[in-house]
Amino acid sequence: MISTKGRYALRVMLDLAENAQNGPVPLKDIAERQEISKKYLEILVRDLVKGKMIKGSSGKGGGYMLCRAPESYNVGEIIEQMEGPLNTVACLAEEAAECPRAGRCLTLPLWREYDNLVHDFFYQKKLTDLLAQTKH
Amino acid sequence: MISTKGRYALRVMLDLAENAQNGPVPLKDIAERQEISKKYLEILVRDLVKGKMIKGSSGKGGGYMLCRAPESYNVGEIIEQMEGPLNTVACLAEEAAECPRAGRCLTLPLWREYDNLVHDFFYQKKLTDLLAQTKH
DNA sequence: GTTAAAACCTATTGACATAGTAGGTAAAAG
DNA sequence: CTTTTACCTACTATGTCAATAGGTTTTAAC
Repeated sequence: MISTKGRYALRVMLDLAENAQNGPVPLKDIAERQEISKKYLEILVRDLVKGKMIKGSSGKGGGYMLCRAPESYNVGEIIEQMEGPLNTVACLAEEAAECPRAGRCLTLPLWREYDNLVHDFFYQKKLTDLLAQTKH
Repeated sequence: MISTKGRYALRVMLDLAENAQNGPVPLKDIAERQEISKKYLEILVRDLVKGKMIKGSSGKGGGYMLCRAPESYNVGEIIEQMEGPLNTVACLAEEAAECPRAGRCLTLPLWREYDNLVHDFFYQKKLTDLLAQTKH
């Protein structure tokens, strides 16, 4: 299940993409537009900064900006930045030890197929694909 | 993320399908073959019985059996029986109140598309699709 | 009818994640 | 030098996950 961290962060990224023309976007404005507590957004935004997806500038006239062109972001990398690797099943996690039953497990191929499906879905979606819905 | 409940339950169902020829299958045997604690399996199996996916018979010579033909089960209904509705995103949950931002939310269509993708994937997979892998 | 094998039932627990809140400090522009 | 903004540390309530523990009931076989 995609958590609020990932969902809200995606909305922040979209908000930044939409409001970039006037320079840095203050978090206060994002919080108001998105109707999300500014305090909570601070946490999410910190993770995005750490992951070099956005950058912040302090002081009056400060705020946040995207680091790259909007069309270069995909949804998968944003979600993974917030929630960690997009693992759908514990067996397939990077940290997981190789399961001793892997060779004879009837369900493993299913999980692999599912994992690929989800991964591809989110990595093929660009940030701008979501933006495009408004301007038809 | 698919939890052990769903994953183990699916293995139980496959085990039952594979070992049905000798009458009811005791949980003890399933626990040994699948290398899962019998005590934990009891919980999972109870949910499967409640959902009328399998039935149990007590006493000597007892055990569990599938309620229907193996090919009539799909993976989605098994997982949902164990983990509740296959919701990928809180916004779309049945219990969730209609979001006041639904009309102008740029991310909602994405979540809907994702939710459909996951749902269709699991509901199209039959139990026998997983079994087929062995007997080639 | 007694025994043994099986299902069935209730309760509890430790660990972790989620979704926040609270209360500050540092930087920078005017 | 004041205001606006980002940035930082800590805490907390709630819930879920993945089990474990310790029983009772049913039923076939002897």
